[in-house]
Amino acid sequence: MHLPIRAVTPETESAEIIGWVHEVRDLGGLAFFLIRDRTGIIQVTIPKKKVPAEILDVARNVSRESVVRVQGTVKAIEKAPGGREIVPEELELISTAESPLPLDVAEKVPAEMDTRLDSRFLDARKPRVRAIFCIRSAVTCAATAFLASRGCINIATPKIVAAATEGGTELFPIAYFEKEAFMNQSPQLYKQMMMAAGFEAVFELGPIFRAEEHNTVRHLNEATSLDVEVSFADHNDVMELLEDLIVHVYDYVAKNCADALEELGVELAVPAKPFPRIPYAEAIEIANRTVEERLAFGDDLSPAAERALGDTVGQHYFVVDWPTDIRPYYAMPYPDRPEFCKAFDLMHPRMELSSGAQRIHDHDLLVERIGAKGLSPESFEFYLKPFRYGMPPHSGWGLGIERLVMTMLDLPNIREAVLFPRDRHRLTP
RNA sequence: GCCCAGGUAGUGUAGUGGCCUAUCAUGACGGCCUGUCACGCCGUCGACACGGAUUCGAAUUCCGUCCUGGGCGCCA
Repeated sequence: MHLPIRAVTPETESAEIIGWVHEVRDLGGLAFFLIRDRTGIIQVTIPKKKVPAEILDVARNVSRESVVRVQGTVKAIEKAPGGREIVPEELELISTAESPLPLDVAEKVPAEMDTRLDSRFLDARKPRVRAIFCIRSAVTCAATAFLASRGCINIATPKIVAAATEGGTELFPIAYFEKEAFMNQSPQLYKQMMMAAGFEAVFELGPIFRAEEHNTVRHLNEATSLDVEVSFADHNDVMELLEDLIVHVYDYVAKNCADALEELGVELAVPAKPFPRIPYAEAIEIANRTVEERLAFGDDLSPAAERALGDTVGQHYFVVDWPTDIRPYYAMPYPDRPEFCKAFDLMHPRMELSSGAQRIHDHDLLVERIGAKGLSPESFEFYLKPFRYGMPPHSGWGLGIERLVMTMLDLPNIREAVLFPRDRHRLTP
């Protein structure tokens, strides 16, 4: 049985390892192979005059990034990486890598994002890249475990839908037998329907699809959303749940991903609760102090405004009390000032991470709001029906996982946080 | 979609009309080397996105096409 490379210590007597050939250095009578698996790198030293001819034969023909199995004696060598090396008794070439490689896994020479994504499987062999996805895994595991611990039921809703969820955003049309269908832009309507189902608290981690032709470092056409909906909760309750979740996830990653964080050179600061709540009107004012292109009341926050606010606040914060007109039809207006609604955005200093709201649970008000947005209530009948049979008050939010990982690790491009990004121009691999 | 910047060996780059059958690094191949750790040294190999135009002469200027990056817009 082979050992993970990390498990081979200077005290190990003999070991079998399997991994990729990271680098070869041939000094003539002595050759060094660096072998890498997901746990680390170990040096295999071949004193050419002392090892069997079969090993030399194999060693001569091994290319970088081939998969090899090495069985040998472990020697404590202070100069070797990890303080130990293996002198092989057996060397087996398991799978050959063609040469030249499409990119340099050892990162002596950098590669552009486009080149990297074309050969993502190779790119992901880089310890730095793998570290991002180990952390992303920890983020989603910690977040879903946290929500389960708070009594949320993990649901799965359709990604193929008959009609536009909410109007507005562009959808990807697909052929569904003889009907037209769409890829779902959000589980919004379905998670709300589960409030009518009496589930009381639900979450879903899944893909969302948006056909917008954006071309930026913070947008994807297929993204991952963590959606939450809670009955008998108002917007303040779910904001608290959201900030608890963010703090928990940061704390979990800080405690459980030390190696990956070190690999990325990230010193993770766990944000402090409570996050500031900044009313929309105040946010506009703060942004207008520094942003050249003045925002008017009723404008959405521009990227420049988000950065200006982020610089001012310097940590995670909520923008609350949005004008009802620029939020979706299902956001609950304040009864005493209906031009504002109980909607919020969770912001990282760099960008928006999440948006949410208390939802309208009154059927007639909802129909009115759908109409006011220029949409036809008839096409939302499957969604409106539950509101006629006992819909509890409820609130929720959707959190972009890629943006969470991107901001947590200070990644320059959201594509770094997705294995196989779908953007305006990329559909493969 | 708009604006800006780009496309040169497998990868990352230099190169603003002739000195470029193109620089450097990495890589691959061959040679020397028994402690490298971005090993070193010598040699070899490998590229101007595509089409058109201007010019005695184009990697370099112009036009078109395709592709890429970034900003903006769009994004409940």
